[in-house]
Amino acid sequence: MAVNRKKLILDAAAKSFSQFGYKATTMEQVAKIANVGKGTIYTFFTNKEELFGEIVQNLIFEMKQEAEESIDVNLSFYENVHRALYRLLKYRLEHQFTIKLLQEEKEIGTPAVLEMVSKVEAEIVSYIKEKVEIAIEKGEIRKCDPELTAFMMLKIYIALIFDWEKRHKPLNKKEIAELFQLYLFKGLSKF
Amino acid sequence: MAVNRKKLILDAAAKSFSQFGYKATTMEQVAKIANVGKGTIYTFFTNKEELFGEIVQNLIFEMKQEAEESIDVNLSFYENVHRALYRLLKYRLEHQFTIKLLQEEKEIGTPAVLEMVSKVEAEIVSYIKEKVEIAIEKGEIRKCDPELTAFMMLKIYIALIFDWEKRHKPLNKKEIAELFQLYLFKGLSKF
DNA sequence: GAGTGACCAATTTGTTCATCTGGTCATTTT
DNA sequence: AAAATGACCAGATGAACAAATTGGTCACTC
Repeated sequence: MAVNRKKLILDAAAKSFSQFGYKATTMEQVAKIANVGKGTIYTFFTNKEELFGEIVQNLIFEMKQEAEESIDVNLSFYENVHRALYRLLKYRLEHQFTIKLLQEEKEIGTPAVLEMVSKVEAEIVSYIKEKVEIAIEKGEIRKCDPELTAFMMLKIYIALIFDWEKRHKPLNKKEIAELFQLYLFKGLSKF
Repeated sequence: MAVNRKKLILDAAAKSFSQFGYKATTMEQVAKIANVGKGTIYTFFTNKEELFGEIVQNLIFEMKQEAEESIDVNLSFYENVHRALYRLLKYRLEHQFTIKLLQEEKEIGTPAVLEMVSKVEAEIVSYIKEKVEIAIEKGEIRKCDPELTAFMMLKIYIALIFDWEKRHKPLNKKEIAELFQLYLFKGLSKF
C-alpha cells in the first residue's frame, strides 16, 4: 500500500463537501479528486451518506479537542463554559465545511445534512452536559437538570452570537462573556 | 351599507389564511368565502400583502391585549413577565392562524410570511422591552440593556417551550415557570 | 358610485425527456 | 488472489416547454 487510499478519499470528499456542499458533490467528483476509481470508494464506505458521516465524526472529534484545549482548570465553571462555547462557535464560523453545511441545511434542507447538523448539536449539548454534571457535583453551581441546562446554555449562546446579529450590531467577545454571565449565572434578580 | 364588507373580507381572508396558509390562499377564494366580487377586495386593500398585513396587525393587537390582561400589579416583575409570555405563546399555539404562519415560514419560506413573523416577534420584544425598562427604573432588576434583555427573554422562552419539545418530553407550565426563574432571575451561581 | 367579474400579464404548476448520479460487478491490474 | 477500476444500469434530477392559475385592472352594471 503505497498511499492510504481511505485517507485520500476522505480528504477528497471533505474538500468537495466544503466547496460544493453535500448534494452537489458527486461520487465521481470525489473519485476524481482522490485519483481513485469510483468503485474503490465503495470498498471503504457503504454509500455516500456513510462517507459523509465519517467526515462529520471527524469534525466532532476536532471540535471536542478545540473545546478541551480552551479549558483552564484555574478558571471558574462559567468562565470555562464561555471559553469553550466561544471557541466552538468560532470554529464553526471559520471552517468552510461547517459553513457550507449550515447553508445547505437552511437553503436546501437536504435530509442527510439536517440529520448531521442535529447530530453535531446533540454532541455539543452532550459535551456541555458532562461539564455541568461535574460543576454540580463540585458545588460550583445550583442543582439543575444537566441536559436541559446544557441545552439552554447553547441556545443562549447562539442567541447572543448569531441571532442578535441578524438585526443588531454584533456583540464583541467581552460583551458576550459579560452578558452570558449576567443572564445565566448572576441572574437578573438583584438579590 | 347593509353589511360591513371590509370586515367580511377580513374574516374570510383570516379563515382562508388559517386553513391554507398565505401562499395557498387565492384572492378568488377569499372573495368567494366573503361572498364578494374579487374587485371589491381591491377597493379596501391595495394588494394581497396588505390584506395579510392588516390581519397580522390585528393579531398583534389581540396578543398585546392578552398580555396586558395577564399582568397583575401586585405581582413581581418576573412573575408578570412569565404570565404574559406564557399567555402569548399559548395564544400562538392555540390559534390556527399563527400555527399555519409558523409552519409556512419554515416549510416554504414565503417572503411575505417571513416578514410578518419577524414583525410579530419584533412587536413582542418591543413590548417586553417597555416592561423591562420600568422594572429597571423601579429597581426590581439589575441594570441591563432593555432591548437585548427582552430579546433574550423571548429566546429563552421559545427554547423552553418549542425547541426543547422537538427532542424531549414537553415541560409543563410549572416547570417552565421554575426554569425561567432559575435561568434568568436567580442564575446558576449559588451566591 | 359602489360593486363586480371577464380579462390580461405574469407567475406557477405540470409534463416530458435527455442527462446525470449513486451504486454494482465483471474485468483488469498488482 | 486480492485490490482496484470504470463501463454499465435503474432511478433520480432538472431543463425546457406547455398548460393552468392567480394577482390585479377596469369597463360595465345596478
